[in-house]
Amino acid sequence: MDTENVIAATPLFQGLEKRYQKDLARIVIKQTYRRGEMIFAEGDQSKGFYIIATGRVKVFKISPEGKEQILHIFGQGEPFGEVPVFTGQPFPAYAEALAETSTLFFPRDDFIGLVRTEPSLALNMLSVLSMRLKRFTALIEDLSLKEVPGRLAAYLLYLSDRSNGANELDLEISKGQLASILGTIPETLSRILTKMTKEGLISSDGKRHIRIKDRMAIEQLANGEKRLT
Amino acid sequence: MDTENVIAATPLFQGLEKRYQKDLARIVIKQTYRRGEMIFAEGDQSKGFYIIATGRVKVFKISPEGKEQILHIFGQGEPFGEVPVFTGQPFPAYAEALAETSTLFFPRDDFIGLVRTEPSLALNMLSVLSMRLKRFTALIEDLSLKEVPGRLAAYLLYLSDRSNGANELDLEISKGQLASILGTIPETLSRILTKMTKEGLISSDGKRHIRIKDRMAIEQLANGEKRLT
DNA sequence: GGATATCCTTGACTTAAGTCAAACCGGCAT
DNA sequence: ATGCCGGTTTGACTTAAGTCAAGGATATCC
Repeated sequence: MDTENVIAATPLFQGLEKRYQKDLARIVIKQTYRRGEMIFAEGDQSKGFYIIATGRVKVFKISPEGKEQILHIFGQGEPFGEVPVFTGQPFPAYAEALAETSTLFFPRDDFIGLVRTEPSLALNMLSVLSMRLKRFTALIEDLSLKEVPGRLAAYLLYLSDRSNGANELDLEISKGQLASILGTIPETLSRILTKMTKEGLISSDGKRHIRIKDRMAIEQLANGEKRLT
Repeated sequence: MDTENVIAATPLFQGLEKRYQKDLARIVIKQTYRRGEMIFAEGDQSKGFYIIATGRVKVFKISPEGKEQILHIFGQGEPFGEVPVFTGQPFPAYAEALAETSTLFFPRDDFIGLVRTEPSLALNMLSVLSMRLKRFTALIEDLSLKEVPGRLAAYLLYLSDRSNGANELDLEISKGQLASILGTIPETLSRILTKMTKEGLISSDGKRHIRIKDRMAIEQLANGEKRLT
């Protein structure tokens, strides 16, 4: 997919006139990363932000002991690394490609120039950041107020919503990555999946496939109205 | 303080021409809340956002069992409740006045109209949201990757930084509120403060006053390089 | 200024989740 | 096939932090 098509298909740039999309295309720099490659590190100085053309990227924090907390996994058409563009400060987290990934890089100064002349672009970006704040709010709530089974239940429901309420879910990531999203470790996640299976809430065939069998119970778990025994 | 002076003193509106500040003053609605009064609830439909003229407001999540996680405590000149302005969705958290508080309320549609005509306002708001994302990132890191003593240590250093590195700290909030900021409960916080005092890291005279005695050790604690015994 | 309510601390106990270590499993390459 | 190698599961154990309950300290109000 060429640059202009990627831009045209990106939610951040919806509602912009064709000529602004052309201006955007003019400032981007294409980049590619291999699976496992670091895109930026916490503390790095930022020169701009990224949009994913193809591939997947995880943005995460890591503790001195090596425990990792994933903040977000980004896919096609999603922007990431925007925070330093507007704060002028270094990146507050790490970003790493989860697969072969190609990105469009938008240099800070050029992009801010466009924001100044195109209010819709500013409002779209405000919307993106606001959605992200909302997600972070939910993550904070999960980490602070829910136990791991509740977080997992909420995550399964989130996946289900993304596929229009389907009961057949594709994890798309390894269990280890999922544990890191939920703020726990693989062993704990594994035990909880086993429990949920034994209690008939889910069943799991393939490695990365889960079927919701008792949605009601999973909702109660996610809302803290029920616990695993 | 009258509306125009509050606006002129608000970081969000810095760098705006006088006439835009006047436009802003024209759209605001003044409101006052008593200590303990709810300003908005999670799930409420939003009609705009707020700036604090005087007083203090906590924004928080609460679990079914009543445990509370404070996301942010806002003071004079700070905006809050902006997320739904740009997402169009309901408030993702609760807001309550911690003291007698007066606010300026900016209706959504009027404000967005001004954002469309004044790019500096858009960029200032992008900066505010980005700073908040950064803070949330740090909170997520604390909750997921640090133990409570480390979170407390990080908070003490944060307070110290705010007063130019002073070792004499004023908590400004109750221990219960502090516990809620740190994602724990008053009992646990109390025990940890006792331990830190016994190990000579801090001393505590008045209720809401703490003196840093061993900054080095507190920094190590915050970075996970050291633990309380 | 004494009574009442709220906040804070302490103790004994429980528990969710982490650590460490070992076994298991399914692909992939040799 | 055979053997290696992530990723995953399971078991035994440890531990940080929560719960429950009581007592102490402060602040606040009439």
